[in-house]
Amino acid sequence: MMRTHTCGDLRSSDIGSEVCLQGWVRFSRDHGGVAFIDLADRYGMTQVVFDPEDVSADVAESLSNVMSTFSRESVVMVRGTVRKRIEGTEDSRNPTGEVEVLIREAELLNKSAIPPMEVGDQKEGVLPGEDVRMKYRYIDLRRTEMIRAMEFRSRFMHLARQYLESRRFLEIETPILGRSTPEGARDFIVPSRIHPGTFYALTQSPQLYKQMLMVAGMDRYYQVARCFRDEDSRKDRQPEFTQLDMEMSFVDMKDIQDTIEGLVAFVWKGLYGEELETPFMRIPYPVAMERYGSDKPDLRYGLELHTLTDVVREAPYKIFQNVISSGGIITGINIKKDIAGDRIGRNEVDRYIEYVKKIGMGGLTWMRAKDGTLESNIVKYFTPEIIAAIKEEMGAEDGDLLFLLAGPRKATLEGAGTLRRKLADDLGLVPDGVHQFMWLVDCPMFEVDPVSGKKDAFHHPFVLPDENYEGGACFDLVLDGNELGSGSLRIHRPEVQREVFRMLGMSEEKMEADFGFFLEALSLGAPPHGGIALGIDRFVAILLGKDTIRDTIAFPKNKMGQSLLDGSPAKVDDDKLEELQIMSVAIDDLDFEDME
RNA sequence: GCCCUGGUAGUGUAGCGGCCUAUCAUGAAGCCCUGUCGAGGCUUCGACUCGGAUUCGAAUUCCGACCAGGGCGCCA
Repeated sequence: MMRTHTCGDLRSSDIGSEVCLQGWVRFSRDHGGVAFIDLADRYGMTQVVFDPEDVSADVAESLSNVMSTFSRESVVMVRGTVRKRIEGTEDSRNPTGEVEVLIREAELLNKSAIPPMEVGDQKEGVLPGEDVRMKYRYIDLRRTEMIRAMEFRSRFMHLARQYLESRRFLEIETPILGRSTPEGARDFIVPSRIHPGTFYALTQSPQLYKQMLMVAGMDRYYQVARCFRDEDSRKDRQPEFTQLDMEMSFVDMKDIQDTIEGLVAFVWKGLYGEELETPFMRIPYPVAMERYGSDKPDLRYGLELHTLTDVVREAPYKIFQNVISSGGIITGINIKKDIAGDRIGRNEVDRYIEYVKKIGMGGLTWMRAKDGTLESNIVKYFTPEIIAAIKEEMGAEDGDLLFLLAGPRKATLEGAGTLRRKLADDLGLVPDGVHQFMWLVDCPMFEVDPVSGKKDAFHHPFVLPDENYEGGACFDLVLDGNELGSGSLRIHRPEVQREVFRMLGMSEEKMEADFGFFLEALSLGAPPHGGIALGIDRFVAILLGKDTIRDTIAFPKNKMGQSLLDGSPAKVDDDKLEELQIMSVAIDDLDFEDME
């Protein structure tokens, strides 16, 4: 027999009706006569009551017997009458709290063993460790917090689809089994049985497929695409993750950005019922680095960086002079008095000095603005003019604390950016529940690795370069200091694509072998096109205020790429390997006696 | 590959050289209880991740392994 209602449905208007509920026994309270069960499902919780005075003695006894088998988290069915709760016993915290179901019939559908973790949300104390939650994820997912996360994510995706469908985008699935390519992250490799010795790669992104869809004239494509990268996890990185992937033909960058702004605003309205302010702020990459020390700045708080290289250029302070003469920079952060600049004591400053050393900086120079001038052990190297210029540049007023970093340009800006985030965290400057979108624009085409000297694509090698092959037609969507995704116009002419490959150091042979099919596609009527991909796990996690994307994924992997739930990855039977003509040389698998 | 943090009953914790036959809560088992809602009361059960070392004595200190998390590298 099917249920007539969920456990979140019943209201005063249902009083008097006969209902059948099915769900999980969350809490039960037996008073030695009258007994209550909180019956729960993902919709809510309904109090069902067994009252021996309301049923005949026979029924009471058999009901009592059945109900004695209703252990915690067992799945049960109850049938009975909805009635108003006794005056004064309503539970205003629960939407179903006006009513209760008087049990007339009950059945144990499936007894639960003793649960390894508790499900009730109101329970005091912290959650079990994540390993327990992952191993028993199906129980963890019964918690309201996880149910809400799944609902939110589902709603988010539904709204996104709704918007894109209304804008004539086609949802098209692209292969997950693809070709391993030399660029980018490490591939997950899948052996081919039919062609022993050859391998598929799980696609890292639908990039090439979606571009070929544009060549095919599909014009507007999107996909909720699962992507796979065999790299180490972080709290915001999983080996498999989901992107909202899009591509459009005959567009410029603004068209793509407009589309995303429209999409995000539509989703926002649907989720929160509020208008989202568009367009988003646009900050050029060099400005973001200079001002925030990051290519994904969090704009929800100040603590902006101030470049002081020119201001202190003439000061006879050896550390600065060495840095400047070797092409480095000086940058500073002003911790204003009103955000605790004057409450950070000497010991705390020392801790920040230790901190910046830990993140690879040489050290931290600091000064206090006091009595109209600056105080510290290094101001003696500064003329009054230089002091005035520093104060001017940093907007320093009495009570402010100034932190200065010096060193090679990029590392120092990034270090200052890291320090900025640390300060914002420590000083509680990051507002709760406030979100700030931003476009990072004017990115370079290539980036040279300072260690290896190797040239790498800043985004990826399919970005349309400018005529000098220096800038790229690419941009990032940033939310609260997190990169949500990268978009770009793509190269649609094969000769340009070849040139970029060449600049990345790819041989003609490799180019033909790995990308020959793609270059050919570009030569057969590829329209100008571009697109973007948004990381859905991250997007949802940020909006829900979660620390980790694992809390927005039903069955995530742990830090070591394992599923604690099903034990993957796991060994496979030898005959399966044999069929694939694969032999493991993992230490554990080698039989050393045989090898002698 | 590297660095950091942590591993105590089913779960969450306290203890951090002898007061440990290890705290508290929750849970589980049993009993009592007719209006609770994280019900309540009483009784009982249940743990120091593993292996070495130091010590008269180790949950506690040290070393290693394993496990979990955070970070660096990596993630075009």
